[in-house]
Amino acid sequence: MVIKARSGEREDALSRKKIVDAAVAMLDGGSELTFRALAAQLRTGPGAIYWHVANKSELLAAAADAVIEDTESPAGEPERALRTLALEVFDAIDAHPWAGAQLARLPSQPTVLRIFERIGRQVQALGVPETDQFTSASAILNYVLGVAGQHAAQRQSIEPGTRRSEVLEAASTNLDPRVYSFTRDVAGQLREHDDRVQFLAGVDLILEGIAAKKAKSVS
Amino acid sequence: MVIKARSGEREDALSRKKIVDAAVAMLDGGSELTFRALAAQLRTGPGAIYWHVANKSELLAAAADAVIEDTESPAGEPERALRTLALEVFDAIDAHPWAGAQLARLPSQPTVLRIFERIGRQVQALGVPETDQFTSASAILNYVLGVAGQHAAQRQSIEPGTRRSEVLEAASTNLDPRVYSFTRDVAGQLREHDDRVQFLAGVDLILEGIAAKKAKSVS
DNA sequence: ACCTGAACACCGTTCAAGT
DNA sequence: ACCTGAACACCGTTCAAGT
Repeated sequence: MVIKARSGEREDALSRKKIVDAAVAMLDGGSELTFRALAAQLRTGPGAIYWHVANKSELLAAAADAVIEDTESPAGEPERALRTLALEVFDAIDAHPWAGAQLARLPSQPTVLRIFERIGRQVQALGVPETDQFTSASAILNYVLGVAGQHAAQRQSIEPGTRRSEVLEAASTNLDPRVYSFTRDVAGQLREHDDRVQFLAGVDLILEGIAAKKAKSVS
Repeated sequence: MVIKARSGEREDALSRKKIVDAAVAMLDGGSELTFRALAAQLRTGPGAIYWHVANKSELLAAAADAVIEDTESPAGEPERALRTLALEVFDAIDAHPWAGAQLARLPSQPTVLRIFERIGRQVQALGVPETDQFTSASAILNYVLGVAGQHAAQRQSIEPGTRRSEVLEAASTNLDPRVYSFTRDVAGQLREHDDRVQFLAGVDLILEGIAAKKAKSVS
């Protein structure tokens, strides 16, 4: 008598996880996510996917969720923890640009709430007065997601290999110097800058603002 | 002999401007932008639009450009000017949520460069040391675009009339209090908050950070 | 319960043909 | 030079029919 494998163990059985994983692989591979292509890779018809996933929007959200993992927030100094947190998000989006676009678009996603929560706890640990906690955490989150969106768009629109600074510099060279004097001025500085370092400097700026406001409210 | 009107004066003549205007009207009306629907409204075939516009992406960019106007940056105190600038962008996106999504997605758009330039000039006027100018202007821009994207997504996904705070509060009530302690804590504060005020408070936070950093580098 | 795949109602874009 | 609209190559989603 043959013992039937439980469906969870059958290698060819479809599952939500298997679908999401395949979607992530497809998006990471640079292809557009399509139910037909996804179905073909999973060796089914497109209709089969709908048994496990409500629609494309939900699948995209689940894929982004899968890729921005809860890495344990490091203990210790809250300012250091916030920087680490921000860099983790930056690196995850750098590795999966499509997820960045997704986060910037669907702010009520569980992923975003999770990031917000982790930021907020460190803001509390920082000793920010209660009235300013929401504003402070929001500012950091918005900055992170803003950069995420930008970075994602840049990564997706530029041939891989070229650096963002090169593009910005090239673009700024063609600008009317009278109208875009500032942009042209700083474009030169871009050459030695690194997106990641730049991103972190912005986080530090916001942290400095939080510290300054805290100092004021205490006195 | 009949004098032929120049094509620019013919009422029914198609033009890039007329197409972009119709696209803006459609998007503001809450409909999805479609070449077929757009053509129908302009009483042509979809192919006609391609004579004036390269593709949908360009049309979307042009529509966003048309809606985020260069209102003259106010002279005077640079900190005040930056706040006004930020609020102008916020209000424009509040009025045209689809444009917010567009800006967050296509950072190399002329519109974004223009905003960046205007921010940068005020940062210079603020007396920020040269090395920090790019970082400071980027932080503000990223914050503004980040909020823009969030706000746009929220406005598009929520039934008009309901306030964002209500949604966030309702969502947070269903969260596991152990996992989302911070979010639940601040969700209560949301009731009396206003997105616009909240947005401005974040801008002030960054401005405070810039001021603090400047003070440090001087001493 | 889960899968299949044809069918429906759309898309953006192209292009021969017209004026 | 500019417009027309049929046609091409796709989409997401549904659903009767199968197992």
